[in-house]
Amino acid sequence: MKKHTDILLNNKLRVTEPRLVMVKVLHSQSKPVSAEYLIQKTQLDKVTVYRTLHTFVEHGLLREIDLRQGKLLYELADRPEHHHVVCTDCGVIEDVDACVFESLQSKVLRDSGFAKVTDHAMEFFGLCKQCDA
Amino acid sequence: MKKHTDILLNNKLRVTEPRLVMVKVLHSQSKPVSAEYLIQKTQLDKVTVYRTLHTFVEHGLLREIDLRQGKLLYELADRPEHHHVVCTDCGVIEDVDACVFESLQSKVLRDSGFAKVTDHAMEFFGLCKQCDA
DNA sequence: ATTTTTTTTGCAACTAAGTTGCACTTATTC
DNA sequence: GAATAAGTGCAACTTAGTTGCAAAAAAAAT
Ligand SMILES: [Zn+2]
Ligand SMILES: [Zn+2]
Ligand SMILES: [Zn+2]
Ligand SMILES: [Zn+2]
Repeated sequence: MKKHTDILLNNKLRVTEPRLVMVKVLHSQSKPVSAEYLIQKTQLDKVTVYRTLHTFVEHGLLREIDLRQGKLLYELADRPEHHHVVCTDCGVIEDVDACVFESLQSKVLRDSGFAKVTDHAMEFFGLCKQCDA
Repeated sequence: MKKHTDILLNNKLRVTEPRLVMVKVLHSQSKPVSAEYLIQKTQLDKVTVYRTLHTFVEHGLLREIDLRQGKLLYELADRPEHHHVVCTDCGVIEDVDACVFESLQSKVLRDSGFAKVTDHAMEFFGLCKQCDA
């Protein structure tokens, strides 16, 4: 399929068989996936999968997501940024198209169809004055 | 010191030497600390530290914090809930007394004295309709 | 089209954070 | 001061991810 080749070329990445396989699997997902899942699904070596994920993130092709599951998840960056709501019981993940600066809880529930929000993470990352100099 | 003993008793926990040592070290901290730090500081076995941390979290004595550093941090739960701002360069952590439902970025900067906020995490955890039944 | 250069791949071995099994010790209860 | 229940520590394990290095594959040069 030409499409997957083009995605790599557009991102100034070499076209290799493992990368095409990765792009293909990533494109078939509607939810963020783990490295472990990709290793199993692509049958590639885990080192290749981890390195390819990093490369894709660096090139802005993928977003890396930490949902406190002890491992990182990845989703294609071709959709607008959003948050996630995670069921602490079954682990199901839903997207929430909410900007950080609006008030949110009812919107989270509306968007996700969840029954209740029992917890959230909101942490900020930046530069202290020392490091910004 | 009677104080540390009482903290354990108030939380319906058995009073043991390792727990007293842990409480003492935790009380001397003004910032969240890692299990690794506590192991080194208390000279207790790492299994004891990890298990004691879990016990303390379960009893509401400690809060567990994930600041995307590949390990969890812990702080005493006797202060009001708040968020954190983390320098992505040097790792310094500041508390931010902000409620989720206000608008925030300038407040984050004011509270923390950081130069800029370049990223944040906002993820929600709860129960989907399936699991709430 | 063949050679050269550069990048990517995959195996094996390693690391860091945290967990599990089990015998031993220490606290609380009687 | 037993008996009972809970906590501790060692060793061995697990899970997610990384590093070194030689072989393979892409792109560039000839
Ligand atoms: Zn659920
Ligand atoms: Zn998403
Ligand atoms: Zn800094
Ligand atoms: Zn704090």
